[in-house]
Amino acid sequence: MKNEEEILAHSRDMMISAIAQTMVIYGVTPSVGRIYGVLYFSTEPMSLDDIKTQVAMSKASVSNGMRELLETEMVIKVWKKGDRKDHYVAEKDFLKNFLSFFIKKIRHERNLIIKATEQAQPNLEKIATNSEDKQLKEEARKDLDLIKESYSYFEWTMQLANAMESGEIFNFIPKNPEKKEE
Amino acid sequence: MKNEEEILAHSRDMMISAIAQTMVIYGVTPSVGRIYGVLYFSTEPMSLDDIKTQVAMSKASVSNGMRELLETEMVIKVWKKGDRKDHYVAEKDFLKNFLSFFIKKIRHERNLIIKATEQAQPNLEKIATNSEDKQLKEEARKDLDLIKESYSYFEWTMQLANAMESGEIFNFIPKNPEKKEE
DNA sequence: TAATATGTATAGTATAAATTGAACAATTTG
DNA sequence: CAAATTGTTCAATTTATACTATACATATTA
Repeated sequence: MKNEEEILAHSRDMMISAIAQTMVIYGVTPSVGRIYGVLYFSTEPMSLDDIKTQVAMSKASVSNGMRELLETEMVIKVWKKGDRKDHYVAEKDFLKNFLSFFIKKIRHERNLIIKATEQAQPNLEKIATNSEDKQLKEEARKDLDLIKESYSYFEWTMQLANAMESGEIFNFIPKNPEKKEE
Repeated sequence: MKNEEEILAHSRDMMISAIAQTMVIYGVTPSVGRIYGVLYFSTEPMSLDDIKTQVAMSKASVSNGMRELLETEMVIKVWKKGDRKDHYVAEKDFLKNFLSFFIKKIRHERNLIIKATEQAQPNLEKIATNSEDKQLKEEARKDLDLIKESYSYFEWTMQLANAMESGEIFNFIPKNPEKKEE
């Protein structure tokens, strides 16, 4: 039978592993997810070396992983006076993390398609209106229809992203059904 | 100066590439994304061999990619009478694809955490209430607080997923601002 | 039932990604 | 200013993933 300390450590490890796995959904490696998980359960800001020993990875890997987490704002850097080392704390608000991730992806998706259509659409328009080849004309017209349909999709997702960014979404789905302030 | 046929092909390739890139966001390889892109712009159902030549990949790769697309319901299989080959058509409704992908991921995320907390929570509760070690007791209590906070997050995301599944979300963000039936 | 066609599974190869150790730059301390 | 500390970059390695060619199973036709 394990002692309490071991049980606590084991329980926390399970949670950290689960968090690491969920973060894979959001496009980071399990290792980076573990870094976040460790920080998530830490009551104190941690240094690179602290984390390095906890996750048993090289300093280089932790450094790279940390940059990734900083870029996505899942982790922030803090100063601890009297210590030369950088320290890091996890952004523990899952909802905040989720929303900012989501918004970023949605906008990225849209940009990719918009950039392509900006190039393609004028050419298709030209063929669809001016071509003397019936066949080509028809094909171009169909492609244009698809592009136009996709615009209405992006309109929708952008509205969702905007509602998420502004917080308007919480009018539709309230943040905390019963208790608590923001 | 290119002729119209080349311009059309080039325009479509650009769109297909863009679609393939966006699908990377949703966790498939660019190759699989290209398969979908090709199907997306095809007016006719296509066979494995049709696609194979269009995307210049091995039959095995197309077959694997197709399974992936079928599993996520981004592509459906159709029968074409008089032809032994299977044929495939793309689900062209981006919004539908997006929503079903999203719902799946959100539920998956929740399941991962719930499964871990089901194991961890009882142990933590025990320590948090019964332990004689003040230090451990406090740590367990803090971990439990984090877990409880995460539940409110999942409550929120599940509500969002449910609203997406039921279509209720369209009361908040209408599908087509001006025109068209479903 | 033999011959052909179609799609899938398997195993090997090629490609890409993650991880590390060591060198480096920047900063701080004595 | 030398020595030490910290974090990052880079090349090399390991590991994982995607892809292909081949063999296989299944179904279809004659």
